[in-house]
Amino acid sequence: MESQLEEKRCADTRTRILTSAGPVFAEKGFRAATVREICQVANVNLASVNYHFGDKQRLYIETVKQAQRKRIKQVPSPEWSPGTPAGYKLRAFTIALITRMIGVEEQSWQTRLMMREILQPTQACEELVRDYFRPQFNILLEILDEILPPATTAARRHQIAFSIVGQCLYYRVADSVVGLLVGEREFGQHYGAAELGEHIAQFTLAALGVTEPLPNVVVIK
Amino acid sequence: MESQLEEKRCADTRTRILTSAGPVFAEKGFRAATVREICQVANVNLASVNYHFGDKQRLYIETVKQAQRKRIKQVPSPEWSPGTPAGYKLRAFTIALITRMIGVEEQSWQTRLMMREILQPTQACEELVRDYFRPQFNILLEILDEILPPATTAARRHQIAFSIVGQCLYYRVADSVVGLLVGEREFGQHYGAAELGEHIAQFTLAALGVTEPLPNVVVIK
DNA sequence: AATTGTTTCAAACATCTGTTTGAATTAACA
DNA sequence: TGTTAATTCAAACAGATGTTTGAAACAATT
Repeated sequence: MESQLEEKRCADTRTRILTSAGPVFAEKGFRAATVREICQVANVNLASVNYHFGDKQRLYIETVKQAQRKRIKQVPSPEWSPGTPAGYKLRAFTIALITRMIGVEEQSWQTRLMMREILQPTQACEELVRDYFRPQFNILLEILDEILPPATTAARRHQIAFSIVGQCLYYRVADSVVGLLVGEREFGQHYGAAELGEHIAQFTLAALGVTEPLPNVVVIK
Repeated sequence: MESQLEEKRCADTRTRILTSAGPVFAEKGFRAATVREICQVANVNLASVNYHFGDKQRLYIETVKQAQRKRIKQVPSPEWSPGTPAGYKLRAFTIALITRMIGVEEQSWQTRLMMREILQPTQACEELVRDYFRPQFNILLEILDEILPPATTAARRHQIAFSIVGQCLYYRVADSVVGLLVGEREFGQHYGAAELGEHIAQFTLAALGVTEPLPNVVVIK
C-alpha cells in the first residue's frame, strides 16, 4: 500500500499487468494463474485486466506474444560473413539455442511460457510458430544444407534439425529431472549453457561427420 | 443413467475412477481437470472421489503412480544375450524409448501425464524418477559404458545419455509444433516411431563413432 | 430375518475466481 | 476554471469447483 503510491502511474497500468503476468502464467499455467495474483503482483486494481484486455484469455495471448517479441529482440539472429565454415555456424547456432533455453535465469519465464504453449497449444501457438519457431528452423536448415549432400531428402534434413533442437529443449523441459538424476552437485557444476552447448555441438557435428566421433573429439574453432 | 445400471459394480468404483482419471488429467492438467468430469466419465457418483481417495490431489498422485506401473509392465526392460554388440543394444534401446513416447496412441496419455510431471513436478515426481526414470537411465548408462572409453567422465556419459533421451522426448513434447513446421503430409509420412527410432539411433551411433557419419555426408573442413 | 458395516447417492455447502458495475478519481482540453 | 473523457477503485455478482453430509442402498454376518 505504501509503495503503491510512489509507483503509481510510473509505468502505465497496461504494461505493468503485461510484465507481471508473464512469470505468473509461466510458473502456474493459464488455469492455475489467477487474475487476482497477477493484479497483486502488478500492484493494480482487480478490474484492470478486464478493462485493458477484455478478459483473462486475451491477456494470456498478449503475454505470450510479448514474451516472444522480447525474445526476438534479446537474441537477434546472428549474421555470418560469407565463407564462414558451416560447422562453425552450426556450433554457434547450437550454443545460442541452449543459451536461450536455460541461460539468463532472469528471463527464463519466457521460455517456460513457450514450453507450455508447445506442450498444450492454444491460439497463441500458431503465431508462435510463424513468427518465432519457423524463422529459427529455417536458419538451422540453411546451415544444414551447407553440410548435407544435395540428395538428402527434406524429411531427413528436418529430422536432423529436430535432433539438435530436441537435445537443447530437453534441458528446459526436464531440468528438474536432470537434477534429480545426476545430483545437485554435478548439476550445478556441469549443466550450464556453455558446457551443454559445447557438448551438443560436438555431438551433432560428430554425427554429421564434420568432426571426429565424440570420445576423441577436439574442439573446433 | 440407463447404462449406469448394467455397468454398476462390474468393476469396483475405485479402479473405475482411477482408469478414467488418467486421460482427463493427461489432457487437461491437474487444475483444469474437474472431479465432476472424471466422475462423469467413470460413471460414478461425484462424492466417490473423496470417499475412495480423500481428495483430488491424492487421486492425482495415485493416477500418476498407476500410469507408471502400467508403463513398466507394458514395456519390460529388455534382456540381451551376453556378447550382443553394444551398438545393437543402443539401437534397440532408442527404438524402445521413442516407441514408448509416441507409439501406441491408445496409451499415449500415460506418457503425456509423465511429461506434465516432468515440466511441473509435484509430489509424484520423485517417485517417478526413482521407480521409472532412474532404472531406465541406468540401463542406458550401462550400454554407453561398453562404447565409451573408460576414461570418460561421469558427467560426459550423462550428457550423452541426455542427448539420446532428449531427441526422443522431443517428439512427445513438441509433436504439434513438428506437425506445423513440416506440414501435415510429411508429418504423417515420416514421423512414426519406426522411422524416428531408426534416425535417432543412426544419429547417435554416428556421433559415438560406432557407425559411419550420417549417409553420404560431405565433410567440410 | 435382523444387524452391522460398507458403499452409493443427491443435495447442499463453502470457497475461489473471472467478470461486471457504478461511483470516484484523474487527466485532457477549451 | 469548468467540462468531458478516460481510468481506477471497492464492492458485488454469477458461476464453477472441491468437499461435506446425512440418508438410502447394499453386502456380509449372525
